[in-house]
Amino acid sequence: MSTPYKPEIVEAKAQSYWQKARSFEVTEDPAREKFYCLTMFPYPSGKLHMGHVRVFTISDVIARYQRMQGKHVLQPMGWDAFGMPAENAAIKHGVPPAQWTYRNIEEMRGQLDRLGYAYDWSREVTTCRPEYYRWEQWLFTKMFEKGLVYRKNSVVNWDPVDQTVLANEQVIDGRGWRSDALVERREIPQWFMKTTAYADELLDELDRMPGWPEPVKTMQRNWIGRSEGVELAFDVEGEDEPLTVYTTRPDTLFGVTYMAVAAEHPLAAKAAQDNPGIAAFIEECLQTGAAEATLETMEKKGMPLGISAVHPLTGEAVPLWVANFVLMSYGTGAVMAVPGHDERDWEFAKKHGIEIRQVIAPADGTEIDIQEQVYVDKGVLVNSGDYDGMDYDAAFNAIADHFEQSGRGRRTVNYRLRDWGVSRQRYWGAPIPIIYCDDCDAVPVPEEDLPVVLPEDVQVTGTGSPLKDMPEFVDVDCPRCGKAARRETDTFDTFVESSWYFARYACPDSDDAMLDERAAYWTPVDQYTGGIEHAILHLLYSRFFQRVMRDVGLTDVSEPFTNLLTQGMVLKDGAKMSKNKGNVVDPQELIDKYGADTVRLFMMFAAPPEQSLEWSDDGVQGCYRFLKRFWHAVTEHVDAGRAAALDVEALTDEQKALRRKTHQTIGKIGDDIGRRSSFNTAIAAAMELLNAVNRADDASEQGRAVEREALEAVVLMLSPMTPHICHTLWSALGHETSLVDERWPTVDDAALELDTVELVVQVNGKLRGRVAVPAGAGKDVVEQYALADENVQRFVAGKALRKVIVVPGRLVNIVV
RNA sequence: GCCCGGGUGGCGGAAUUGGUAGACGCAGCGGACUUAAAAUCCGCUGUCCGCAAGGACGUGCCGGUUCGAGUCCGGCCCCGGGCACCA
Repeated sequence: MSTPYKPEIVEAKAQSYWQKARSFEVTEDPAREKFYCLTMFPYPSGKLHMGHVRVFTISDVIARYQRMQGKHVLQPMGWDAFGMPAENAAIKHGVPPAQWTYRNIEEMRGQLDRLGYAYDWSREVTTCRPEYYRWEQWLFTKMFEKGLVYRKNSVVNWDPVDQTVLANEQVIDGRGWRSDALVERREIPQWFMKTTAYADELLDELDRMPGWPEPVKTMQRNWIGRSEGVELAFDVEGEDEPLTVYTTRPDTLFGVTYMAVAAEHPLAAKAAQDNPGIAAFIEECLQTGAAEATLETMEKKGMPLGISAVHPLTGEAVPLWVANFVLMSYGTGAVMAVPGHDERDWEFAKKHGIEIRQVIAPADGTEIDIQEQVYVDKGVLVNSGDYDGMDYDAAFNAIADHFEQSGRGRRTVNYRLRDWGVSRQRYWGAPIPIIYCDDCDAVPVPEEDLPVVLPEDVQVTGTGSPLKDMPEFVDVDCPRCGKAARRETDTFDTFVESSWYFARYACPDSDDAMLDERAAYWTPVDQYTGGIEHAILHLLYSRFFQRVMRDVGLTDVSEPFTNLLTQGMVLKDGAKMSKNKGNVVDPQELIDKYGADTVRLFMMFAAPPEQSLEWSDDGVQGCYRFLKRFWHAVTEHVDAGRAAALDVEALTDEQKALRRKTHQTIGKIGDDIGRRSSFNTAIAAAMELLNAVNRADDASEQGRAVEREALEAVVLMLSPMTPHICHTLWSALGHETSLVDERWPTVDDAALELDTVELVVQVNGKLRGRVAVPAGAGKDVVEQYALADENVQRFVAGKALRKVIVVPGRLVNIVV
């Protein structure tokens, strides 16, 4: 009887081996091909949750697989340590955010080690440490010098009761989460990074990134939202300055029957001065959160301003409105409205009784009734004076030319992408390195004074930043003129830290520079893995930061992540597992009960990585059972004594079949992990092979030799998923060397050869039989075999053969 | 509202380039072992008809292309993610 499978012993032994041997610590080795395998680093929220286990396991499987391919693999880990939860915990429990954060990091690091991840801990990065954030402060001052940052007023959610700025997440149904007060939009001065300066490059490069999933690239393209349009000037009665609008549809210009400006637009403010109704409406518009989803889903409302613009081509008076759906932050904060050919304008016009005019007709001549149904497609111009009959392109160019010649407009490119507002009115973040001086304005902190260290011993109350009440932090001398000045108390958006940490892992201890020559060896990241929820913001900001680092001369790399895997959420009861929703399953309990290998195996087996994984406690047990079967299969094989050397010439048909299965499986699992990232099917294939071994039950000399080959292959191929049990079984199989240094098994093509293949026979596309035909048989031979099948004859007999389709190696379809 | 995904047995999922729908696992049922239970092992398991051989139906809904559609096209429905201050 073989020894029972005891995961806690097996796992402790393997982990202590890796630790003693420093198996995963790597230094630069130009002679070897590097592979930088990275996971989006976690926020240290307290304990690991299932989403963490999923993403870290995916990455660990890839890292271990690539190592077995002979690559020099770096897999680091660190902490995205700034953020709101630490402040919330501080408010709730009175613990300073720093203390809470460091304690969580200790806890979670222990959990990660218990899961057996192959991390190089010597490179650990923690973003709330001054030695880390000093470098983003430094880069910010470089960006300041290059004109890549600027300060302007920008909208925030303001809680009028708590007198504090709220995150979008803290706005629930338009009210502050703690105060329940109606949230207001308020403008305050904030720092911005010019992401739009890189818009074209960020967009164009997506076409040359084959290693990224198509949906993510599409989302980024749409987010950047490059559009080519025209800016047109409309004179406004009683105004010296014309009103400029941006449109991508100048071909619909003759259909303009009103115009609308945003609530924050100067023309709206002016009209409000002597019209209390408009003033009240604008007030109402501002009494809502700043999130785009809120603005887009709310009821479309507007009010006439009582003034008109002049249509630049017809001279007609076009009434001006203020509307809550016009965004001040996109284009010029004003739109020309064409109800006939824009969905939203159409609904608005219907509601307010504004004229709807058809100026575009379908190119195929179909009659439409614009009063009944909006028509948004491109077509042929009608009711448009000299432009009648032109198609979209011709009209676009003719109208754009006309306006450019008269100086009343110009072709322009617009982006949906906005510059990145990085100011946060919060304590637990990296201080923005700026000093405000009455004489010198905003002055960046000089390099020799960096880092601006965030005081960690503070009392957090939830109403504004405690930094404002700390004279020792705020009161400083102006670095330029020496006069008394004030330090900026806003901190960086935490996305700033996560936009460059991947490069810092290459040289986490570098004291003289943000990045040193080691980054040239390790970057870019070869494989980046993380949640699909980061498909836009984090990944786009990182691509932006990488380019900024390039343009200040720190690196030659433009794209930070060569290959990207976006794993789906871990859901419970149909919703994302998160602390907020209180539906978190604690992985620790499962690790205690079944061991890390079972948990890792289940996470990889339960769903393909890119899809969401609906958690259920069932199934973990099944993975545990499989590992027990696996353990017994190998230990019983070993207990039966040393197997004879394999002699491929001496194999029976059954032995050949098992050996074929072994080598088919080696091919499949390598392809599944290496090319397809399809870990669930890789595991299924390993299970199938093990089932075949158990079924074979062949105690003959060559039977045991074939069995040993299969078992060794399974041990090697499962080791990325379940490294601990495989570590032990590998040495049980008599190997002196450690599994972690082994190579991936190779396929013996000779083992794959087949004498006959089974084909499926269809009649008119319906399955009617199966036939075995000699491998490599021609179409005629295959056809004969197919027609000879008894059941096939029942459906073919007496009917005329119209066509026979042969798909080699797969099927025959007889059409009668 | 806009952008991106997803929908296949009782459940998680497989089907990689348009070619056998349901691999692998869970749950269930039957059996072996056991005083018993657990564990383990063996068999069955999409629905319907049939003693069987076999047949009909079947991948969210409606329609189309094709010798052949889970896969491609058009139109819907539902669920998930993102929407710039959650990370």
